[in-house]
Amino acid sequence: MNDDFQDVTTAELAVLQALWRSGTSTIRQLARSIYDDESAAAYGTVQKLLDRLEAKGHVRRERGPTHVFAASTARDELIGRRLRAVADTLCDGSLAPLLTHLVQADRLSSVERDELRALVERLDGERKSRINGRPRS
Amino acid sequence: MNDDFQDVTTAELAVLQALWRSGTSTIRQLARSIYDDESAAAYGTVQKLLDRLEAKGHVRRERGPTHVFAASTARDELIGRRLRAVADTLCDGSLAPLLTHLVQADRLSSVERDELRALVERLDGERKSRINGRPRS
DNA sequence: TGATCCTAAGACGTCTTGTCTGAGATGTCA
DNA sequence: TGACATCTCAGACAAGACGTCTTAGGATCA
Repeated sequence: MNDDFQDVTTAELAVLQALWRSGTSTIRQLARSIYDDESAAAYGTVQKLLDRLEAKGHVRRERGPTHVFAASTARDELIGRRLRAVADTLCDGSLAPLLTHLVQADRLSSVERDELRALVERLDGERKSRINGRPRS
Repeated sequence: MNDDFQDVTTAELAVLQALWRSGTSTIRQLARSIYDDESAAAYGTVQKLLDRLEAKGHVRRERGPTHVFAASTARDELIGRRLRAVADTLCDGSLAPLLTHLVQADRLSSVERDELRALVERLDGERKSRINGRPRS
């Protein structure tokens, strides 16, 4: 498992968020979108951040007259990595404690709790139909 | 809400873990337990880490001829803080996406999923009885 | 042939983190 | 009382991470 995951810093995350929104961007577009500033300074900053993001494997670069960038790590992937990091450092790698913590009273709004219940029921349904109706291939 | 939460670094966490295990410890005991070393160096290191932990509010110090320390932040509290940090930086502060991520297929064992369902049902029961049986004061 | 835009690369200042050291206070005990 | 051990307190320090900015050089185009 290629698990040399390198986390993303605050400034890098800002770039990544912009890419998640836009899908694809040039440095100049990112500089404008993030810093509202196209100066050489802002430009250079964004460029360096993109370099580091690429080195860490979070960004793909399409070379050309002017490079075009896209995120190669989805927000969901990042969430997962961070959750696992919490589990690893604080729960011996098990995810269950995170869940029980999240589900505990008054940490969730009633809306969130409803969503959760729906989610669990849906999962449960899937599992049942997988077991009864369609033996896994 | 006194929400100037300061997170804990790796070395600080080692100290905190030791305190969670022991309940209460002196610097010397911690130096032995963490570094297996009671040299002045190890001693000083542990002391500095405790100072910082105290400044961040994670540790309580009982003064005396020799100070005795205890964790004032529980493991669960720390888990919660970190989860919220993930939610804040990646989910606009909402915890629900973390849940859906955790609950998603093949991240949980079936045992964990059963536990989760039980947990949700229990919560649901509590909520109902709170609403119907005992109007909140 | 300039002007303009791009990339590449590196040089910082600052902050964090982990570690170590020295100075001084306090207690113990022959 | 005086020597000795053991604390605490406070700061110094190196290494690294982070964010920012600058410079150099190459391509493109009117």
